Amino acid sequence: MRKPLQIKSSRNIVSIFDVAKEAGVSTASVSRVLNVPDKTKQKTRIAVQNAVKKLGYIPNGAARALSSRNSRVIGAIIPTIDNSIFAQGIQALQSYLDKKGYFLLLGASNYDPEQEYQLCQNYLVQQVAGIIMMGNTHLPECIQMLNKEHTPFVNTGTYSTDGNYCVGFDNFKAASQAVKYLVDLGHTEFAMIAGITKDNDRAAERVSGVKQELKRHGLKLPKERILERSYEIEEGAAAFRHLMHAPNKPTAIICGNDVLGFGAILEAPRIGLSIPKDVSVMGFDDLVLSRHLSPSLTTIQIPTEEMWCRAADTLLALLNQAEAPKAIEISVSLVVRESTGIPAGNPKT
Amino acid sequence: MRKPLQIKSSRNIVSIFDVAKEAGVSTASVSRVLNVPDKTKQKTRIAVQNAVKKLGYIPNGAARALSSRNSRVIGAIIPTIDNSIFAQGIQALQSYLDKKGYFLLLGASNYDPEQEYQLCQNYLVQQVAGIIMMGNTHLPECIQMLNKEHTPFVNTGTYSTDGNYCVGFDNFKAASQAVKYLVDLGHTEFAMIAGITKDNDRAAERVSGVKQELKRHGLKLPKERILERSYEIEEGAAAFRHLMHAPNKPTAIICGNDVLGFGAILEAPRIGLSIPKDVSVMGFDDLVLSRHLSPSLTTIQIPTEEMWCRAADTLLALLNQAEAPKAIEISVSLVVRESTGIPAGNPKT
DNA sequence: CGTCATTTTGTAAACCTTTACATTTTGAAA
DNA sequence: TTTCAAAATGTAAAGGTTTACAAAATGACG
Repeated sequence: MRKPLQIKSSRNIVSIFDVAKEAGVSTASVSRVLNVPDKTKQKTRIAVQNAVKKLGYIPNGAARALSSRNSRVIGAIIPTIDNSIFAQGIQALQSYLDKKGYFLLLGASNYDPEQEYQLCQNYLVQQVAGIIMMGNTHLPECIQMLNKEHTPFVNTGTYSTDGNYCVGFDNFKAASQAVKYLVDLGHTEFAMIAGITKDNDRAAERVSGVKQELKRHGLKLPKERILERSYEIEEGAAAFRHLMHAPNKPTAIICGNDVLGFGAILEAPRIGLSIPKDVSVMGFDDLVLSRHLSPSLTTIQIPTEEMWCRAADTLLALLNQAEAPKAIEISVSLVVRESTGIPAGNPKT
Repeated sequence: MRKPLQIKSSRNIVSIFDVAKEAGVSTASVSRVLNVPDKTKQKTRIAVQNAVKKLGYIPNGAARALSSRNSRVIGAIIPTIDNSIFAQGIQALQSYLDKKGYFLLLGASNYDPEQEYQLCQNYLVQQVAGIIMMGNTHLPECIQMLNKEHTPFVNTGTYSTDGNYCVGFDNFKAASQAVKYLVDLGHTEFAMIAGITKDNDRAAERVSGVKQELKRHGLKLPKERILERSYEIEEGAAAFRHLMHAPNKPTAIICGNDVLGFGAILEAPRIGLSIPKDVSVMGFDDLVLSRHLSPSLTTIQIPTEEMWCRAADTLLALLNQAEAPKAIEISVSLVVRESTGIPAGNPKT
């Protein structure tokens, strides 16, 4: 036996019974007015709506979730919230989910699959209806757990046809595209300020894409010209300095993302170099700042909002037992700006 | 009567009953092992833990929330996720809540109190344990609703002793501090690129603080020298251009936040001006980029992480019926960098 | 070994909805 | 008016926990 509510606290909660009594109908009718109004007569509907308003009734989502097995909550896991490209995505996602009547439970993995796994497990406890995650670097037991619980999930920011649902772009191809553009300009001496590739498929794919495309053109990316750095301006700046102080300098530097590119662009004048005259710099993401810096940053533009909304669509379709394509490719585009140009001393000049 | 679960879907959920049976104890004991392990004997504890692992039991948070009246979910409402200063805060908050065993439900109000109200109402349906909101511009009915439901909430980013719990800083004072610094440098011709003050107490306070402090020094901020702009680089740039093309130019421009300041700094060289030689520029927030730009941006530094974590502390204290100070003031500091200096032609030079 | 306070465990009600099924109402067609 | 299918409503059983209270086990002490 349990103490009655009134004794436990001063909360005097209005329940669906109170509304039913006030409106002179059954609780089932109240529920129907709230959830499937089309299946109720106008008279009932109005009586219930008035009672709801009069009593200030707020349904109990926990009871609702328990009974209906639908929490209307979506969990999202991104590496870190404090990275403009993810913040943009989450902004778009939240706004979209809100429109669809869903809620966003947000968490950061800090690029650690173990943390991601823990977060997933906790989300399952919280009965999330589905999960959206960045990338495709997940612990096998994480995927297994999700499947066991029949909780659908969608990978975003990545495109592959390996079995999990995903909405994203091909990082490999995008990186190749960047290289091709630079090679066509006449560059032969490349370097890369990459993201940390450990536990980050996107970063790794970008490196592979660059290497592969260079190879295709008979060019190489020597080990000492690939610097893996965390996505911070100072890291980009330091790496740029390092590369440009080496005995033979690259003429083109491809950055793992725009933030690293910002570091390079901001560092150049400090060490007496001019971009793109002395060296071309490419970014990846097309953050807002990219077009405002001087020189503005040539980069790969990603339709972030579209990507996250399509990911949400896929997830919502799965929740409604509807058809959803297993993999949706979002197309990215090269945005040429001022930070890249023809290499100095090139015959094409 | 209701169809049994097995028929409804293929989900074959492991419940606390299964764990109890497997471990040879009652459901009450399972619950205790999971929630208050100290109140159980080692033998029981181990038996239950083994059963949990063996069956892959995942508790049902909805049932838990319904029964215990504690969802362990905190709702946060910020104006927009896609603004570095808020993203930083949410990052800190989520990480902190995670450590404390809470979840973060995130939403954006887009600086609209009506949207904030809707979001709050939806959060109440979702049974959030408490809410953290930016600022103190809330619809009266929103506050009323929160109080009626006994759902505690904390304002952040703002400091006032008006009754609601808050953890933040005094925007008015901070803005005054900025002005004082510039006046001491010898500036007399001021302008402000402010944020939109409608429905934004922080932005409004910053404007008031600037005006007030100028007045104290016998200086004025004429209407045409206050430009209200949304927090975007291009808006800052356009406003800067406008101000510096006016017949009598200001020697110091105070920006409503760093983003507007970035606009000014990036625009200056494009219209042939040099900061701080031709004009001093101040920001507000101290975003990461501020120290990396050239010139680096003098600004008001806000301990974002601390602010959000203390806000969480306050909320968690309220949830645990513990004492919590009604208002906590977070101290901000002026960070002098390269974008401000002595005005040209000033005798102090 | 017996007593008794303290721990530990078990029983079963309560938490507040949704929803399957049964029942009633409605209204169109005959 | 009668008939009958369709629409609307009501009844009451889940849904999976927590927890108040009762009952049982433990162990310190005499």
